[in-house]
Amino acid sequence: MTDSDIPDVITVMAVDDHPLLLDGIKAALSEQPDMKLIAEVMNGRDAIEQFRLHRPDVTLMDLRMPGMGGLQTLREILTEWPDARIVILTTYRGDAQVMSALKSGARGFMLKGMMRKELRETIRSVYAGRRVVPSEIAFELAQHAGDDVLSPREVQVLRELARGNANREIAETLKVTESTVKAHMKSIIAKLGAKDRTHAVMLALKRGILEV
Amino acid sequence: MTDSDIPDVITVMAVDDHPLLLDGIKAALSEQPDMKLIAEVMNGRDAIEQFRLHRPDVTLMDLRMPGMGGLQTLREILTEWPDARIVILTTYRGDAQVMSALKSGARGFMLKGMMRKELRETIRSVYAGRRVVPSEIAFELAQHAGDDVLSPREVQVLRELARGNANREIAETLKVTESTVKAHMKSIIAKLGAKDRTHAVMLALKRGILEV
DNA sequence: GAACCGATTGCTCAAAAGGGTAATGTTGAG
DNA sequence: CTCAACATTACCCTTTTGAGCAATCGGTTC
Repeated sequence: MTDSDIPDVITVMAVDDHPLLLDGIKAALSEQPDMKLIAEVMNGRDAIEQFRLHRPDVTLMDLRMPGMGGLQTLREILTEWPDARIVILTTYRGDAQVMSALKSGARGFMLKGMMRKELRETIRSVYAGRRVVPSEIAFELAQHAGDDVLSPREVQVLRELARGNANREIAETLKVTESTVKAHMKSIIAKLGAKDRTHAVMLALKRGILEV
Repeated sequence: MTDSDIPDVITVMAVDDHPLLLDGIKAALSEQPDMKLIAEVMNGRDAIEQFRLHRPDVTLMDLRMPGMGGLQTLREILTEWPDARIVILTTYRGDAQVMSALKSGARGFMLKGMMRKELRETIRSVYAGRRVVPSEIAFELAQHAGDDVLSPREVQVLRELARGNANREIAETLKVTESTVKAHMKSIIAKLGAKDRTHAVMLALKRGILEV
């Protein structure tokens, strides 16, 4: 608080497999004297390596990337550097991923549809220690706040279901009886509020529990 | 052909609802003396308006946008200006959209994961009158080249199916008997090579016939 | 220890799905 | 005009789903 009228320069790393988007981020930050994009990488492996080298103040990270996904990368970085301030960059489809990222320690979210100004504000807020969740995402999260969460086993059944397997086939794969699968299926349909198994798969996709 | 050693300047319009991506495109083109980004818009409506005003040599267009989708926009522009050179900009999921865009007259495709260099090469190629389809997309197209195409009615049934409706409910909605729906369903499952209705929905999603 | 949840299995029974086959009318392409 | 594809309907018959009910077992929490 003594001689710090001089603003800090916020160092930023961006992780996204779309080069053009990285360029857009670079352009948005280059206009800002108090921000500096010190690393741009396109996958999780490099993200961890660059984090180790540069310790960026704020990291912008895409959730879906080839190889190690964004969630996994986020967790690994936070395990090693619990204070890392990571903002999830997403086009947004569903809340399961978002919820997981929040629980894993993400400090905020950025929709790719956002403007430069909002991007910069998000970075400043997160740097200042705040959490930032855009209202669109907050709204969706609230939408399913009270919902029952699918158990890992249920997600497993759901995954097999989406691959076109009948109850009996799922039972074989998971080495349980068909009765068990049917019990899980009933639970899945109830928890998701679906009308039948097909609907359950659609709802799971919408909520980001499954991927196409 | 007389005094035209001076290279043409290729005028480009970009249509995408992600401002950061537009910035990235702008950055990629600004380095090029022979290209000029003369319009950046974020929806189909504006795209048509700006096309009318500027007649860009090449138009880069995202397929999925709020409001009027990219396909619809592409068709409207090509109806009015059949010589428009439009390149589809996509993150890529499935081939149905891509195939439709090609049939509708798109001159090429650009994956959002592409590099600046490839973007510029694509623009130059398309400007020169060539069609450009990245090998990743060409491969996928070939994958389903011989497949039967779903009839409009079948797609309608599929859509209802994905909304969680049973055969009887679909029949009511479409004002036909359940027998008819079952017949369509059999055809859908056969054409997609699915194991059952749930699998059919998943495959339709993968191929871009349906959206989540 | 009680209460609870998740995973497991069993049973019954009605409803829905799906495979086979066949027939009719319409329409657009050759 | 003919042929093929589409849309429509029907009937039969087997398999699969899904709802309801009940029970056991192993953790975790309070």
